[in-house]
Amino acid sequence: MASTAPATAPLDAGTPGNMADVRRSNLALVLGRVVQSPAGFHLTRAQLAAATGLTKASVSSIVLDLLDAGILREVGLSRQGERGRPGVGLELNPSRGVMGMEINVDYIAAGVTSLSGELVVKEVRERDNRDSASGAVMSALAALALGVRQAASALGVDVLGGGLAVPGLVEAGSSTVTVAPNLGWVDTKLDVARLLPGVPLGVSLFNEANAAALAELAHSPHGRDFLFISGEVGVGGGLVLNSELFTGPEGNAGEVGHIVVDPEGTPCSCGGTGCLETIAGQDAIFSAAGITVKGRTRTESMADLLGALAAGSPAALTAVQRAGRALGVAVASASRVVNVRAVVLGGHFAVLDQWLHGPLLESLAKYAPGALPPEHVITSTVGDAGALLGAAGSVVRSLVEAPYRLQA
Amino acid sequence: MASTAPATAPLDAGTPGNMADVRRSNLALVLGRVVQSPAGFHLTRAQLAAATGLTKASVSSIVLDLLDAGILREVGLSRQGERGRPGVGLELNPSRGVMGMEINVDYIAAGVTSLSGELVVKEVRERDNRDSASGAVMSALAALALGVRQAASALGVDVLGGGLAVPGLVEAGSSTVTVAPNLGWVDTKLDVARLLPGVPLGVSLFNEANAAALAELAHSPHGRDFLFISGEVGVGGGLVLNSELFTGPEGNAGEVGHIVVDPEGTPCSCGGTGCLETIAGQDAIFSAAGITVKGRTRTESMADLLGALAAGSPAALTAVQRAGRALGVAVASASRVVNVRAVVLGGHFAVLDQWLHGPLLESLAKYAPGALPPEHVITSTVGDAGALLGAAGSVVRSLVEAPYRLQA
DNA sequence: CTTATATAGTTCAAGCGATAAACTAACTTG
DNA sequence: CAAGTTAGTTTATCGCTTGAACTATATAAG
Repeated sequence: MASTAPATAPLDAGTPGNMADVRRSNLALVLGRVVQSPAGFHLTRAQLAAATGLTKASVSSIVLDLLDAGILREVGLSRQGERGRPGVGLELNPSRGVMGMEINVDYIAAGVTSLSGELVVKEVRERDNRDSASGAVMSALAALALGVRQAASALGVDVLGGGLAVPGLVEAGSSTVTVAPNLGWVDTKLDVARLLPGVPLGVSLFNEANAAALAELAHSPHGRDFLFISGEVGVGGGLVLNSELFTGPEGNAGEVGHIVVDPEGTPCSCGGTGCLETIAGQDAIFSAAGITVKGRTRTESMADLLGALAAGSPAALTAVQRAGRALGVAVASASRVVNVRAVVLGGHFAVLDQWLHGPLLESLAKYAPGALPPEHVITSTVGDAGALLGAAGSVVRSLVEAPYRLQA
Repeated sequence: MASTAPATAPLDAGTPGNMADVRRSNLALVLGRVVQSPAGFHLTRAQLAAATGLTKASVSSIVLDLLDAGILREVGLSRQGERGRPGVGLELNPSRGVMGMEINVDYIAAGVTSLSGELVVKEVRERDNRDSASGAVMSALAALALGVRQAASALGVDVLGGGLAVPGLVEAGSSTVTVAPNLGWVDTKLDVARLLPGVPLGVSLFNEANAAALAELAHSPHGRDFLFISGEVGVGGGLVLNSELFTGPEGNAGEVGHIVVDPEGTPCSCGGTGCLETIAGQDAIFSAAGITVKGRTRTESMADLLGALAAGSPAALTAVQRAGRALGVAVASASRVVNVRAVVLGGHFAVLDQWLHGPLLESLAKYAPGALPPEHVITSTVGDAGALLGAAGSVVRSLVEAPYRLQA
């Protein structure tokens, strides 16, 4: 598994630049190449110099810093059997890792990946978090994270930092959840730091769909610009522009679940009317398909729906096709606003793809012909673990952008 | 009149950084402050050092470069009457200017502003460009631009570069018009360089609404993030994020005219269905209001519409209110995708504001309550000249971001 | 009128990072 | 084993920011 795509750190606009910024930028450039390189393939200093455009002298100096910081490791010789002195292979230090954590409606999870993105340990604990106080959930997660961290440590992997994904709106760059409807949280400040006491890179907070979008980016066959749409109880979204997660000035860009797809439609939990979620969210589909939700888990209800679809139930087929058409309208509108080049479907949209896909493309062709090629509408390549992996990968991204943070 | 807001140039991600980049960044930082400062107020080196965080020594060196390049000029002493040695005021060299040009359906225009954004000369020539070959239009514009350039020169203003605004989609960073429906152009490559032969900063091409959005930014009471929506024959848009025009990977982001506002609606010229433009474009409003278009200029038709509205014509009122509600739906959807914090209405939307405003806000409250405060929906502060001024201002922006280009 | 004080701007040595060229190291080929 | 080839380090140089010292020019106080 590859890791998150890197983005070298630019000089901060609005603040003076000095030579330390140049160093940071070039450090990020070199480290980014290493992170990008395929697993098992070890770049040498000379190859890094050629790839980045830096001189060999600069790369040597930069690599020295990264070795000192324990981020990189030398690994044997490469290029054996060819002429000339063989280079020394470099790889991300496998004894350093990052943790991804997730709070969802009916479970909490924590997992550690290496810096190159390979999953080392993962644990999921079922837990009904609906209307649970955030403090109680965080305590349970802290306990889970401690266990996973110790398990990773036993395997020789030291955790440098973590990311937490929650199903709700997150204020940009803060640790406050503005609103998480399915958890019943409003303006909830989370003490994320206590999940991983003492880690040098800290813990950051993400919206679930945004984190999953980052995970898609890491495995990206879809390039640097795409819209990830995740079907859960609600409909979430993550917008990736130029290989960066775009969250907007207030942190809630990419919320495609509340694009208006039917002005004559029904009220939405957000207070709006005719939002995508009122047609394509899980509750909406189950209800339109005549699937029982009460007293059953979501997994069971989804199994019922798949059974009904396989059996050719007209109600189920109609419900899913309607969701597909609504998705088409939403994608049409979104693609006008930000010129998205690809759409990645996750959550139940991936599961239902064989029934959704046709109506979605038809609807997209009707409302925004030529906006994006049909083959650029694809399903998730990461799957369920997306939010967890994306949250973990975000720590690697921040490490690449500011490698110096480890050396302090 | 203030000029475009500056944005300091970051190091290019993906390329090695060196000390020249630091210089460029700091040059942009200093020059940006000068551009931002209110007209008539002259910053000194010491004030620039305090404002930017650079040392006095660095600022002195940077200012020297900018003086040598002829971008800045020293102007008398400031801070008289206070203790201590008075500073030397600095201002943008008033003998340097930039040209804005515009090709529209029924006219061409060219104007020169100083680097600080004051209009020095402007000329508009009526000309029916509908289905006119691009070469012929460009020849006419080149002649007009030559005259305006000479007039500016006679007033002591030397033109450094130019921007051209056209009513059509522009491929990002190129000089190709992908499609301009009202001009009848498709995939048209424009030889923009010949409009201003020999200028050091060249000539760049913009979509009309995008250029107008840049002009709004310069006069911005709306902050760093807003969506500009321009009502013309079509409905154009310009998206400003973090004080930068956001055009998307292919250059056609912000095209709010083709957001789906009525899935049951009528076909659009773009091939889609129920786009905003089919309800809020000029033709749609005139037609719904029963206003004659054939054989009349757009100005005359608009006067008729305003007359009908003043007279209380139900058809006219209904048509405009419907357009307002459609705008509300489009803004609701757009604000979910990119989290816009303000909306600026231009073109006929500004003219019709007193009838549009209420329905727009009602509709926005219905479809996206709380997405943005009502007082953040405002009308253009620049007016008709927006595209021209924005195109000119874009040259100042590029000068700020890469001041070295003049010194070569 | 002289001296103290305050502020603006320049000069100079130091530090740091990238660069290019020379150099050392380690391997393959003939 | 010598020649050729590629990897990586060393060294001198350049450019830019910084901080401190210094010069320049004003007002305020005695």
